[in-house]
Amino acid sequence: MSPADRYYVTTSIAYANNKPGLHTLYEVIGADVIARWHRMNGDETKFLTGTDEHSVNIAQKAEELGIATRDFVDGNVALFRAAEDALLISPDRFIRTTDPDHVRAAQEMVRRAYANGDIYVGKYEGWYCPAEGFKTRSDVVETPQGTRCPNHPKVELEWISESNWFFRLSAYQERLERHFEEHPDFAQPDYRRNEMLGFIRGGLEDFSVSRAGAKWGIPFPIMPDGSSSQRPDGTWDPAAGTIYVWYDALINYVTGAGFPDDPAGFAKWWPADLHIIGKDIARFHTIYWPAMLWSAGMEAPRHVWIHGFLLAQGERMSKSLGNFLDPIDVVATLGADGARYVTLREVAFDRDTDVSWDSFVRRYNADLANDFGNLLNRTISMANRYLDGERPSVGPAAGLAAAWTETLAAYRSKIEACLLSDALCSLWEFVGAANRLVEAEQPWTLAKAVKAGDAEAALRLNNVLGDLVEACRLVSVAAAPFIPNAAPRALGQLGYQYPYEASGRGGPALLEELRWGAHAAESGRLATPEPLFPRLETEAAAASAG
RNA sequence: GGCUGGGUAGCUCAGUGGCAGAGCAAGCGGCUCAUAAUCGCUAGGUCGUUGGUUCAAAUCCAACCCCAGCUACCA
Repeated sequence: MSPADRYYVTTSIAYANNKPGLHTLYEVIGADVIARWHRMNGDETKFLTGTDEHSVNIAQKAEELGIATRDFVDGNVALFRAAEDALLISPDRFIRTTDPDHVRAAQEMVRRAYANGDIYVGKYEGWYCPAEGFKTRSDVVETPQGTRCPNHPKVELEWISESNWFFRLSAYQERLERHFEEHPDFAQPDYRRNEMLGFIRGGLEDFSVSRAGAKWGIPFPIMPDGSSSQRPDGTWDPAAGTIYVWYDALINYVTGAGFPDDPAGFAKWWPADLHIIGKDIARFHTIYWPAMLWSAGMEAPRHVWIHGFLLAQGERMSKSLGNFLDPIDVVATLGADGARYVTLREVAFDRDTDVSWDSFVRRYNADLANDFGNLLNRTISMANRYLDGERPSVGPAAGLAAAWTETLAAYRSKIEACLLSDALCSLWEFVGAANRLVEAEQPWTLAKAVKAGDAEAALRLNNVLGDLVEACRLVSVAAAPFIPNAAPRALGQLGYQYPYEASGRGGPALLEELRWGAHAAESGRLATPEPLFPRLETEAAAASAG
């Protein structure tokens, strides 16, 4: 990829019915790392995340609380934004499905599908639980009393039949199958791709794109006779109903690219390079969404990455189960950098992973406090003590330079393959190599020899410490997408200017900066070492977790 | 039920025919620059079960047990 490339990465938009858990923001942290990686590489980058705010359930919950729906979602969005700020998330736009340009985008996408003959009025039928709403086939259970909703077994379900608009997904079966075959990396990881391909091959049914009864939603722009549902005064005829979820939520990705208000921007930013989503919505993103885009004359996104879930003792974390981690608590204990690092290091990006406070604290202590934090600290201390604070020059390689070349290649390829945990694992192997170099060379022994007048030892001491400083610089810059606050502080302690803006923009091309000895010619002075990642006492961390 | 993955050390996982591995956690030792850190060593596994193929099986085959995912309209 050339430095002039543009890169557009998105997350799914979160349902704004509550405050966010770490399991919800997990993919946002991952996407943020990828966005920062591209910004630092010099790609013109757009990172989109946001909230999904329409639905009968949200309107109902606001009503229960006795507040206006808009106020209810505004309050929840503020909680999302606060949690994302705490985690140093750096979206280029935080999109809300209630944003006016998004409303226009969704309506225009519906019009395009209609113009293309892909939506038609049909009959939506399904079970309806008066206590909860529409239930899917797999949501209901057969009991001796009849079909019931498992949450409300005493309530009799109603078989609802309402007239709704449908999207002709069935018309896209062949094209979807071909797309999956011709672009094996469209949906990843592979096992998810195979699941989706299997689903396509099993035959595709049309899906409904409107709801007749719902009021809290984007007005459906077309009347059943094909005329516009917009009235002369600009308001929308409620008889047309509202746009149902997928023609609302998924559209955010094109809205974020500039559709429909900014055709030039849209031409530049679409198709998206990467949608990062959870496995629960894989089908909608890899099957419905490409078909919807094709219907509108647009391209499918280039890649969809499907991640797994965070588990607590084998069970999916969720707000309803109450077994989730509050990102604010995690940041309070581990710091923003620690929370980001630990979450993405502990959780494999391609599958479900069990997490706990204990595993988070162990990982923080092992990797950040002991391995990397202490490497920085001991390196800076020794250079201060033995070289009087003068930053040693990068000398003839003591073996770390070759190791770095391998590390960087592995790190880079894993980040670009969305294997973020594996990427950190590779980088930290290099941290281990640097710590082993300290033991092998014993700078304190060299320093004694220097005091005794050994000139050869002086050179060697300088070279060893020079390599260690360089190793610390490289790891700090390479890890910056994961630890955006700590990286500049580490560089500062090493006596270097951090050349990037807070968002990761504005500096030299990252791969140039990550060349061994890129700043060998510059002199500088080391600062007083100060632990970047203070070690946590396990008991104290457990106590603060409540 | 069908299809697809998986079950390997206390924990998380790598290993797809050739002497059972890594990281973390545990124990012991070294070192002293450092955040009780770091480096080294040790211990710990009938590789889900049973049978088969093979000179040789964690790996291939069969059966079985267990777990997870997908099997269409939730945001």
